[in-house]
Amino acid sequence: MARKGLNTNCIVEAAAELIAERGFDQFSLQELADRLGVKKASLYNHIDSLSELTAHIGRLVFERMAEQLYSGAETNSPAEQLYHIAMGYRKFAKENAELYKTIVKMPASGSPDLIEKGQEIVHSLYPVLEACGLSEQEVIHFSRTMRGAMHGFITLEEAGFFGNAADVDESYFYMVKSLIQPLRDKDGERS
Amino acid sequence: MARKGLNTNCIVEAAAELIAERGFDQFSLQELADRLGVKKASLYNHIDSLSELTAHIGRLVFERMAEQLYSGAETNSPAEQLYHIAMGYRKFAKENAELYKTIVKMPASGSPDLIEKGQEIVHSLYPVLEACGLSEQEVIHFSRTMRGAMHGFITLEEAGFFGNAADVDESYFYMVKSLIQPLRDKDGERS
DNA sequence: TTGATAAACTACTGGTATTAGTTTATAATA
DNA sequence: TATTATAAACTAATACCAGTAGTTTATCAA
Repeated sequence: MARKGLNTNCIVEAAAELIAERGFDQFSLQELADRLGVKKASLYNHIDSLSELTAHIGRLVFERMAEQLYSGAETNSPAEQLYHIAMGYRKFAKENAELYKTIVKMPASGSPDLIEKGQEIVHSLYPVLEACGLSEQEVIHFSRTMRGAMHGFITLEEAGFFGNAADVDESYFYMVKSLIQPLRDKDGERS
Repeated sequence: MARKGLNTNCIVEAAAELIAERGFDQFSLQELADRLGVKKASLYNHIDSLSELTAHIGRLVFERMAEQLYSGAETNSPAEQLYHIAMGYRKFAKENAELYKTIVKMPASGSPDLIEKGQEIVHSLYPVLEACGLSEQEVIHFSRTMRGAMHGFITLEEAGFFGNAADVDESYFYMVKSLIQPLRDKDGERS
């Protein structure tokens, strides 16, 4: 009955580790408690519910993704930065497929906290997009377009909805190019 | 113990109805059996498992969506047809939000049957896209792009990941326009 | 009428999240 | 240092869940 020094943070991180190892669908509080050397009920001293824990994990996933996404050079052109982010987004989602499902299969709608983290990922692009000559509204439209496209493509790919008729990497490249090209053009207009 | 005349079809349809009414997350075989006036175990005479049933429902959703999508006039230009489909896709997903989740939250990867139905929705556009001057590979890339974009946008919207900073309808319109415009241009080149 | 089969049933297993009430270790206070 | 309050662990239970084994019954075909 010695104290294990648990807290919300280390529970969330252990849960993320467990999901990454064993898969999202296999995850349970029982397994999590076992791994932490604690009884299942004890987790409730630190978390409110499974869905709250899931939201915490989702936020962690977004944080890690943002970290990886913006690690590269910031010195490129706006279009290059967008390209870099789009490629990094898919790379992260594929390398952390089970963790990414946390966002996809989230019960009900996400917590405000989670939503904010999710927006951060593309919100930091706002100044870049404005620099491309997009209006305030267009920046938001483009941001939503790109997030939706990336997320949807990855989700459908992961679920097996794309056949083998063409290389999926190429399709993603085609999509990203399609989305970014108009920005290059617009940027060109101004200069 | 009188026979209720159940079969796979009417179970799937009752399940879809239940999901539409009460929500995907509230659905259970117990509730489904109650509604059908039957014991839970009896369902297993007609279905193999919950996940198989979910796949059946997913297929039904795709069928209904395809029905609604292609009900309009076929006499428009290719770009107009694409626009019509994109708008219908989101309309259906919003009007049947809980049912649409069946596709999103599907356990593991979907069944081959389901995947085929999903592909049908956009595959019928192939000749249209080819008529726009797209190569065989480009047709597939564009199809994947559009499906991904539509699906992702709707999913993020439904999950509350888009704030109130701009009108969501306008953002969707922006996205669809962005994707279709290059096809108009390409079509124009040929003529 | 008999026999086979399909569809219902009962009763159960092992799993899940969650809660209530209890004990104990730590930290703060007198 | 002794006391007390609190946080963190515990035990034990509840109410669900999907799925299974074995049994009975209704229907159809021979």
